[in-house]
Amino acid sequence: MAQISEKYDHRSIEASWQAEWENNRAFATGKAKGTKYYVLEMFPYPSGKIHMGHVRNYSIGDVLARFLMMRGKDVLHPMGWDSFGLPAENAAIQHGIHPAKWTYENIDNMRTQLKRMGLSYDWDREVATCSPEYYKWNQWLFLKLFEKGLAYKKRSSVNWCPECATVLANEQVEDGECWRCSSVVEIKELEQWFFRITAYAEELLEHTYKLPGWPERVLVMQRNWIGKSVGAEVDFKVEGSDETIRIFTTRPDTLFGVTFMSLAAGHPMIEKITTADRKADVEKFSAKAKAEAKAMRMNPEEVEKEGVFTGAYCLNPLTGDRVPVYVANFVLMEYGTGAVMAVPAHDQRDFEFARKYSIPVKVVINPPDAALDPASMDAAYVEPGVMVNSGPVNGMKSTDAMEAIIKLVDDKKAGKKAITFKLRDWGISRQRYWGCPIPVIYCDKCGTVPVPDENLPVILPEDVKLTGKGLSPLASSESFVNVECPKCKGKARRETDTMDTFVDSSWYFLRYVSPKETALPFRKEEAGYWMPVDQYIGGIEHAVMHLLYARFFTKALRDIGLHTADEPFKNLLTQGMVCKEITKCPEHGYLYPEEVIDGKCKLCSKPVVVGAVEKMSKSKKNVVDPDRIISHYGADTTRLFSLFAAPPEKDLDWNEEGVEGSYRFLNRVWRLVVERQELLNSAQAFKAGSSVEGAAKELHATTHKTIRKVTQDIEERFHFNTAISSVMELVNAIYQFQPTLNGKGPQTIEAKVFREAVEAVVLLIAPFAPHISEELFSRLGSTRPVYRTAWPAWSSDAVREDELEIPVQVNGKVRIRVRVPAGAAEQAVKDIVLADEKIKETTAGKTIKKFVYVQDKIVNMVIS
RNA sequence: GCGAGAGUGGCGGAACCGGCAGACGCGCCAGACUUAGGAUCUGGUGGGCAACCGUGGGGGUUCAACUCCCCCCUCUCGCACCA
Repeated sequence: MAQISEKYDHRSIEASWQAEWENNRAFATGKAKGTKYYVLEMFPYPSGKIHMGHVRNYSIGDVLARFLMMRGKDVLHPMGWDSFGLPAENAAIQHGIHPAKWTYENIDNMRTQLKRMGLSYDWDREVATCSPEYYKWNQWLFLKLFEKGLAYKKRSSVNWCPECATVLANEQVEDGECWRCSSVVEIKELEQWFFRITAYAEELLEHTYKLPGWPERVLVMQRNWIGKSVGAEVDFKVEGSDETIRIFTTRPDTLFGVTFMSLAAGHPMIEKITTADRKADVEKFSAKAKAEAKAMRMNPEEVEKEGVFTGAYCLNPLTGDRVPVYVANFVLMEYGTGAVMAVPAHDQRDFEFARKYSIPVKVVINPPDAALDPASMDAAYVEPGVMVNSGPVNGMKSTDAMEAIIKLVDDKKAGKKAITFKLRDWGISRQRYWGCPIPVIYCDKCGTVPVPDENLPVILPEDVKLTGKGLSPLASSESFVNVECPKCKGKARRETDTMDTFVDSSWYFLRYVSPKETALPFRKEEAGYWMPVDQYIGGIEHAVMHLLYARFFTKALRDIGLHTADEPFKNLLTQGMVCKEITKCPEHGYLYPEEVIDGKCKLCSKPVVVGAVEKMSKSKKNVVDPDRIISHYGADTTRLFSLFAAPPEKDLDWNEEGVEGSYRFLNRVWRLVVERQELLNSAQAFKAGSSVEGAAKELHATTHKTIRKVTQDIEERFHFNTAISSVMELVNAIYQFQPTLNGKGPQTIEAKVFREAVEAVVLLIAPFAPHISEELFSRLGSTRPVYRTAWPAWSSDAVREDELEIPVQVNGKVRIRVRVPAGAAEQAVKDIVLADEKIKETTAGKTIKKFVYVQDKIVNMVIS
């Protein structure tokens, strides 16, 4: 009897191939001659451990990278660390570990984890944004933006916790309260740095229409965020004063219908124009509106629209009508000009407000076939129509009146066409330690002075005590703050704020093209070669901020002349979340998967309640630790399952039985090789054109069809789940074929076809399960590693079928199947079909009204 | 409210341009091998005794609809007093 064959030992196999890849710098960039392809996955924050989201993200990227390498592309596939950020600082405060130590230890640990996953990165290009070699260029780029007027300083507010005496990041504010001590958060005004992203609003918007490789929903989110509105700015003179109120409107066609004016609480004009008798009421209302602003934001429908009269009037520039000025709680200071011309007849909010305060309603647009009566209207008419009560534009279509009225106000120098964006400039100052210092010096004589290039980087001092109190931690380091002015050599102070970490991640994909460059952030010719990133892969949570900032940086750096790409990412894949069902013990609350044994709580043996499938999160304990899965099943199984369980862009429901299934599959593949290794090693290669019959012919065809399907699924659709399932089918077919091999020698056609099929399986699984692929390939006798082997090609001869089975429907229901020659003519098929006994029976005594034949596909007969 | 996406067996998911619904995997059932099986192999597995019925519901187009058109329901995500 055959000896017991060697077991699939993922541990030793994976360790040895990882060592081999590392020692040979297997995935170093620039070895291939093919066209370039830049595969990039969003780099992680080094929190300490990878999670399943990372596993999924990087598995997807690795399939692509390995596949393209085997197809001969010149692939750039780098990895790095988004390593500045708040958690490092929190660790320092809570556990007394220096952020740098904490961060670098985490990086070391996570790098080890990623290597254990067998990912094909060019580790020579690794970057960490917290390293001076990286952030030097962050500072350099900041200064370039400053030179160009794209970085500037202005007063702006921060969240301040009075209890902790510290600045809070937006994510540290929960419902207006401090995340740690629940004090009510206050707003503090500080001088802060901004990037003028609004200068690129138009281009950022326009190019969303030129990114066909991005998911539509991401583009829509970005368009919403940019929020372009086209309309007009119009100045209304304040009656009996030199002041004017400027409004923005998207409906200049309704200008003749203005019956009041609404100002945002906090509008600077309020103080100037409010009459003495109204002062008390206005102040009271403004205070209330400001306090309620937050609630307003959360659920606008539930807060009633209210306002208060200021006692002042302004004048409609076209009609001269007196228009009462109100302060209203639904007008936002941050949008437009903070002042709105109110046209109750044609705006629903204004309509409700007018009814509430008995303000007149003046109709200026009628529907095409009716006339509106202000007294009986119960809602605003917001559709286009025909102009009335509008002097010179009466009778015009309202859509045409837009331009006409803009011209009227323009002629009177009272307004002009205007475009407004919701997008605000990007505030990048952070009152934090663990970030990139802003390279600026303040001198009493010389003002704001950039740190000269030769003094970069401004090194983050190590001797800062982190207390979690006060404003910017760097301010406490005297050696850091006190500096000589680069211009006048007098005493000066350094900027003590650091940059938003989104700055770091806005150009890291450019640093990867020349990560060791010391004279520039990256070399222009290398950026020219590699950019744009051909495929970017990451989570949907970065749909707006990171992806918009990266687009902005790309454009700004292009205009500075550092490279020539318009957009950073040609194709974007947003992977779905990794989810798992929640398990809860009636006594012990949420349970980790390991704490559930046979459906019972590990602690008290009570039956566990299984809840909904939700995104993995620590707070609900429905998390699976990649380390545990990798140790138990191996990296190949872990990767395979995360790719097989769902297509990449959909949410993935993690379940351990499914992981077992993937493990079983790899074991089946393993046995395929080791159980017949002798035969496989001695079998000769299948020669194209050999004559092959019967079962061997079928397996040969299946092999080539599988190669075709896997190739197309990866390349055209990223449907890795169906690619894997078709390899499983091939494996099943090989198992079915194996009995045919009994008593067959290595020179038989059966052995050759068998070897061809097994070899195809081994190569086709390489992008998904690279370690076992390498191991089996070498056991098949190859001296060349898989990563240097060409992706298998399918033969059109093998795939061609000369006879096929097609279904025959009668009145739309499948009755029989017939074998017909490929490409057969209708009459020939009809003869075959009508000769069939069952068909004869079914059609007996009926007339065939129609005989539909779709070549090589189907027959449908209509009978009655 | 507006915009985008989705709804298919017990479960995850297939079905590309309108052409055999349920590939593949999990789970389940049966058998084989076994001291044993939670290993492995083989077979079966949408519902129904059947004719037939089945892709969220209702209509329609078509020889033929998960797929196209109209109406409706549900869910997920994004936006939301943006003037």
